Amino acid sequence: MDDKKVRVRYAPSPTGYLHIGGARSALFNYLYAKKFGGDFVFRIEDTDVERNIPGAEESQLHDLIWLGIIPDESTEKPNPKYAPYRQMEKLDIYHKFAQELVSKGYAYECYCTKEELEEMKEEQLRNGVKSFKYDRRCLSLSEEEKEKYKKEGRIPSIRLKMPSNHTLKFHDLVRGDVSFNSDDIGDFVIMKSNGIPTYNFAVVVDDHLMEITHVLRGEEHLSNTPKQLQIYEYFGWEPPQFGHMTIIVNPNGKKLSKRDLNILQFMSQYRDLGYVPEAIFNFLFLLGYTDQNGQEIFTKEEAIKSFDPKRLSTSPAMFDQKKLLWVNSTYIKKMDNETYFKFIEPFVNKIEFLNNLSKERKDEISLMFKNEISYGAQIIDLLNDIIVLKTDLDDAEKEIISKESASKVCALFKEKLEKLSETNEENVKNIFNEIKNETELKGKEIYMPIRIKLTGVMHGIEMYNIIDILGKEETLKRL
RNA sequence: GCUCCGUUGGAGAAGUGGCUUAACUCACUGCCCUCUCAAGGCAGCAUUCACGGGUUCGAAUCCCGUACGGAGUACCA
Repeated sequence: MDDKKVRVRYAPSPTGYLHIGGARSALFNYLYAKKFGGDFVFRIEDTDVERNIPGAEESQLHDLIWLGIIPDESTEKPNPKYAPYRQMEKLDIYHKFAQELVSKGYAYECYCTKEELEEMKEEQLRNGVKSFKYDRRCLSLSEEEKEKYKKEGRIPSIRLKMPSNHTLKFHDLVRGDVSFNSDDIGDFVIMKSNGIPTYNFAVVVDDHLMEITHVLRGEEHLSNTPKQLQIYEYFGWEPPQFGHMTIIVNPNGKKLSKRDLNILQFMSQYRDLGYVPEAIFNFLFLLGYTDQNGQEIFTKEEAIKSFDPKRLSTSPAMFDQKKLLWVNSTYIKKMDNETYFKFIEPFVNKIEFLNNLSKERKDEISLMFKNEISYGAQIIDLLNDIIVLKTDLDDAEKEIISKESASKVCALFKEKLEKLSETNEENVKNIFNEIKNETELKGKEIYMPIRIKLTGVMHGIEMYNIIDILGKEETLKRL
């Protein structure tokens, strides 16, 4: 077993786009594979045909690749030995295995209708039982009864027959020994009446056939594990090693829900806002994992090197958007200028005011904001704060420009600026120094009125940069 | 309800019986720099590890209870 090549997987259902939870789960599996020289497989669990949405599979895969989590095998890069990589393409295989369990007496046909099941559930509820367990009424159906049901048009599902008082235990990669009793688990459906396997059955078959050795998944799957273990046992297959990571919670301590609009969930949203894939990779890594030495900024290689599944947290991690912002901004600051220009270009291009400028000029302006922004799209707001003059001043702002010294400063500045041939950093700084000497006013009394005249706000980037962006003509107009 | 998992500061956490007067990072606060914002630099921020018992010379660390939080409890994945 030890010499078996490590194979891990990320197996989303194509019911939505790649979101934080999925990406993190993929990330840790990827790290595991790379840490131990194994392969990372991308496979699709599309058995819930009602909820599948077109395009989800592709975007899941491509967002993953964007993040740098690159599968060794995938729906687009299948290894013939393990294909197909979509569950709906291997229905016959599940069918065959399910029949095998039936013939061995480990599973049985269930002819109950949805309504009957519903009724059963309600009755159990009335009797104070809140966790529904199938009452096994179809367990020992005679052939005649089955025929009768079939004539009624009923199509059976297949349920796994759970043994009684059987301990299902496993060693969890992150939580240690965990055990369940089979009595607490009802006979669950493995093949739906529409001929499609349920998740718990399909994963087992897939993981076995694909020779998956380790499964790192969310805590929400912890209670699925004994069910799957029982299937492995019936088949006589060796189960992979499981590891259950904590869920990610929102600031209210609740599981991050896809409907939680307060938090951006999808990778595509982050991409659109100008988050750096390496930064998200890094941030995701921090979500429930701490490095031995407390390191927090990692390249992919460093993350692989640091990764140790035993150090995965056992208590839920809150999704901290401020920390993401911080991580992202450190990645932006770290970029060399060429990389930064390429990164920021699409956002700068959205600003009409700059449309006619040369690439070099746009780069120059972009650079003024490199230390200022936490994500790409932020530059749009910051630039607009300068370009679009705010006219509805608040009291504090009004007070500053209404001072006698203010109008004096503005007039003086205007006069000096007009004479300037070039409004570069040095020249503009000189003007300010001259005004300082001539008027003996404090820096604040000089800069603030001009700042407010030029932008309408009391904060922002360096004055000479503002003037540089606006240009001499526009600057004079605003004074 | 039942099953399973968890509980160290606002957040992520380090910590695996004495070196912990609890590391580090984000956030926050203050100071420096500075016209301002940001960046950067410096400093502050848990006398205490949910609570109650126990084991021990010694416990955040081991054991037992209680409380609280979470996940699951589907012919969803």
